[in-house]
Amino acid sequence: MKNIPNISDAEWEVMKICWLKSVPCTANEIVKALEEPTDWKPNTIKTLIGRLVKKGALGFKEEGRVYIYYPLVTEQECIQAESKSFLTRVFGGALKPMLVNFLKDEKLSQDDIEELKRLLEDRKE
Amino acid sequence: MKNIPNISDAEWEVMKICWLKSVPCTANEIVKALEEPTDWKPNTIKTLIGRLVKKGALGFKEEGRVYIYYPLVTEQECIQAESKSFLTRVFGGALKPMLVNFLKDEKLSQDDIEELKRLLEDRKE
DNA sequence: AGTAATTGATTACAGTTGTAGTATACTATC
DNA sequence: GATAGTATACTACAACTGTAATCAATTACT
Repeated sequence: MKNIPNISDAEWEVMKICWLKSVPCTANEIVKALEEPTDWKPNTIKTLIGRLVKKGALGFKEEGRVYIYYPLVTEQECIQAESKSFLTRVFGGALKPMLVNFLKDEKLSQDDIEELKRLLEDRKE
Repeated sequence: MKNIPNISDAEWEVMKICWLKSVPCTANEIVKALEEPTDWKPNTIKTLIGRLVKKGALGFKEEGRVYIYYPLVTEQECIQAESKSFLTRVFGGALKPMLVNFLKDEKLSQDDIEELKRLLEDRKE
């Protein structure tokens, strides 16, 4: 199985943009997408992109005088990897206590609860 | 609300020991408890303890010529803080998608599923 | 052609983390 | 009292992070 590089908080934001866009995108498009919500300077975002490339999370090809970036790892893979590391660190790897903890969260609506219940229902037998 | 310091992976292991023991413990007790499962050198563990003290996660009092350490933050608080940061980073703060992701995990036993369902049941209305 | 703007590359710099070694101070033993 | 063992404190150092500034190469405009 491919091994997923560690992706830091800030880098994760960049990845999210790349995953969102179905099409590979230029550094500038990424910068544009992140400048508003994050207040990061363009250089900061370029640095993050560079680090992601070095880590093997993003690939790129030259298109004329610009680079076009695209993810080399899928969002699912990264979510799985992050989830596992979180689970291990905080809950010693035990899935159920973690779920119990989150299912108690007040922010779940009745609808959410219904849906989650259905999901569990489907898993039975 | 008290603000919970950031606790790194390695530090978390130290905290877990302190939370486990109901009684404040000496550096040596912590070292003993961690040496076997982690292969960390005593000095490494001392460093982690020192950092946790500086961060305000552990307190200590001198007892004769030794220090007795005890947690200044509860496991629950830290779990909440970590969970929130994980949720924000990986799932953009959306609780339900996160739960959906984990509820799909194959490692859940039928019993677990039953229990989780009951938990949700109790949350209804 | 010279100058300005753009794009990617390199460098910066402090704080955190993992992983210890060394120094210092105190205690207990010979 | 000198010496050896302990406990804590200080120092080390590289990798990773957050956050950029500067440099260099290429393109575009005047």
